[in-house]
Amino acid sequence: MDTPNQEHRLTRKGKETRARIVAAAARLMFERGVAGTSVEDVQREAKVSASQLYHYFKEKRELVLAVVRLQCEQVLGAQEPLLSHLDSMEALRTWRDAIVQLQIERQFVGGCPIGSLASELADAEPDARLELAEGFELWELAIRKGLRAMYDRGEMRPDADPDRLALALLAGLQGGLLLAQVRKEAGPLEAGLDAMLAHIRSFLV
Amino acid sequence: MDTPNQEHRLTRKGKETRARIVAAAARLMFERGVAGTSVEDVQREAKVSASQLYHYFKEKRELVLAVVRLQCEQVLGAQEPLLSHLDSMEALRTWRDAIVQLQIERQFVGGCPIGSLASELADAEPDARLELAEGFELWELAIRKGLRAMYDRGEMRPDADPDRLALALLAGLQGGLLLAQVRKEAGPLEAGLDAMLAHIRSFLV
DNA sequence: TCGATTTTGGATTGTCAACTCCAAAAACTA
DNA sequence: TAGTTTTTGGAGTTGACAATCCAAAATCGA
Repeated sequence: MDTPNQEHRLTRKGKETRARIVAAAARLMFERGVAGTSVEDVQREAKVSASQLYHYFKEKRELVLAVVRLQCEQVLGAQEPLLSHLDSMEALRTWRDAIVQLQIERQFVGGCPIGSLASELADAEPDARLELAEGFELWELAIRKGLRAMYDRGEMRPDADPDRLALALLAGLQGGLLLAQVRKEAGPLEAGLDAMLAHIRSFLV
Repeated sequence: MDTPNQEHRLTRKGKETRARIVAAAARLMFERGVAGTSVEDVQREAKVSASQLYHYFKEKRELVLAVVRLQCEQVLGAQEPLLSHLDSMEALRTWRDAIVQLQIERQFVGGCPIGSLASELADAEPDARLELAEGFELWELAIRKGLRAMYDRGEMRPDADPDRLALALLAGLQGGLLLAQVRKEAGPLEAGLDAMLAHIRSFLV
């Protein structure tokens, strides 16, 4: 997953330390943003020294890239197994409820871990942008798979476009998350998701 | 518009200088984000000295707040007169096209000026969060006004909820803008907006 | 016009953040 | 077990950035 390309061979202990650093960085950057998190903050949180951190990451940008990858994994991972079976209105509804519930528990802090990183990094960090695009792509693909299953089973009208519906649903989700984060209430998230689900429902035979 | 509360009376020249500073800051912060824009950058861009900037703004945070207000004004202002007459499917379609067109011209850089600020500031800056919430509120209200007009004219089914539709449309727009910014293509924005418009259309009598 | 206020220039300060360096300890490998 | 590589500690360097200060010039109000 993490490019185990050139350079360092990592000892078991090394891998652990590296993972601890990325996890700490991800936590802090989710709460305070990338720019709001200093390398020193990460050192404290992960309980490592400066030389350790720079032993595993050439520069902050490289750490950020690792954080992006981790968050993409975690977000998609956390939605399993719901995400891989979005092939009925009931499943979609359950998934929707889980997302809304999670945001309420988090008090709408941080919004979407991927979305926040995307907004902060998309224009400034080309490498991060590509990783984020891939993360969204996987997310979209998972949704698409469920909708396509419904379509292929003949539960949707022939003129329905499951791929486009999946993309629209992801957009409704992201927009809803952002507005909910600003308003500190679930309303916009529910409205965004429910509208998209109703739109999908309108294509059922 | 800008709280002309206590303290400074501003000379005509003073107002101009202040406005120049805010405009310059808004430009830079839209391109590079708030954290990515130093006060010194703003000084250069606005052609003012440090003492001038700190004469008009107690601290960076205060400047940021002024930028938030300006962007809210500008975004809503730029969408007039389309925004104030979203009371037909044709009007909605025209508005949609204008948004998509603008993003293409901008090459998807920056995304939504309000949305980007929101994502960066919502959790860290309570004052900014409130201003941003108000900006989104005004936006939502404008959309709502158009949909309500359609509803009140009896063009929508009685069970339609124009307020919720307006909120959902804004969510679809924001999510579409974010995904388009990451992917550098219009697809997600079009998918998000079109789905919401189709959803609205489904309530027409 | 004159006195008060606002506006401006630009050097300066203090803090903090990214990153480097050297040397020692620990962990692998042959 | 000896040699090599990886891992760790922590002080140090460098630069950037937010914010301050002291005057001088311009503007305004009576």
